[in-house]
Amino acid sequence: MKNLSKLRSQGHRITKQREKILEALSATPQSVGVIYKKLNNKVNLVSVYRNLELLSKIDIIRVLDFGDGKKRYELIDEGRHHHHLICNHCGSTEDVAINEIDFLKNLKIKSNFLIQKHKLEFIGLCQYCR
Amino acid sequence: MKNLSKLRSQGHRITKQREKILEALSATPQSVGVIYKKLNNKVNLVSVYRNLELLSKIDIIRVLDFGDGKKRYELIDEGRHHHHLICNHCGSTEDVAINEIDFLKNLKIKSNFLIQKHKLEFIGLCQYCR
DNA sequence: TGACTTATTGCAAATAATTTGCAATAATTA
DNA sequence: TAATTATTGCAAATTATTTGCAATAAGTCA
Repeated sequence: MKNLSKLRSQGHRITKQREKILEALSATPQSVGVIYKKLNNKVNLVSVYRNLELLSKIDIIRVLDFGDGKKRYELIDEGRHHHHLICNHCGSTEDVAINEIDFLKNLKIKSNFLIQKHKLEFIGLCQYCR
Repeated sequence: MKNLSKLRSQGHRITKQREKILEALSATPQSVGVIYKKLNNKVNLVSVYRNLELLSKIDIIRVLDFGDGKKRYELIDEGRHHHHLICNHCGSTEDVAINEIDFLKNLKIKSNFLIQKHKLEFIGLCQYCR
């Protein structure tokens, strides 16, 4: 419900399609294809694309890019920033919690670059595929 | 020349197209479009794609994905593993050297996941755009 | 060197993911 | 409830990338 009211408060309408899309989303990254399939023709593919774009723009979901040509989307779990362990074999993902502060401190970046966000993805084999 | 002999030693032919593509590449990540344009119609776009694929397969170049829908390629500078600072505004990239060992040690990963490679990208504003 | 074998090229066309134009529809507001 | 306009769904376009196939050229060997 939190997400619906966030939509509302930002001036967007609450439609059946948006409710369904939000139900289909989870804290695990999913491709548009997977999300669309879950919706079982209840929502048009174009609307899925448009709404994922909107939802990520207002920070209800996060966009991930594992480098295989399709984006993935996951619900933002407030305050719990994590990264992913992506299995090269079965494609499953697992979260890694990171101490953000230590992490960045460890980088010792001396550049004038302003970091707005960063992406950290590990590619390899999960416990079942190795 | 090092790269040409690597091609040769792995059983691949040295063609004019491959020489030109290698000349167009640099240690800075470039998209296929940029590389192709540099070649000034001397090499067909399809050949550019096929050769970038080959070159990355035999570890002469590295594939980067900044999440904007197109891959980027850069020459692998032996032994110098680095990550990128990608400007959200002008698209320029800057390298960050990282102490790999400390970095991974800092993560304290207790999972059974076998890390084969990882991606770390910072998105933000470079010193000129901020 | 010249003929031979086969990897490589370039063209045309196919795919796959994502985006856009537009008229019909439905969520909010008054 | 009617009016307004954001949102939807369809068709078609776009963008990045891939594939099939015949022509070409790189490397090999007599």
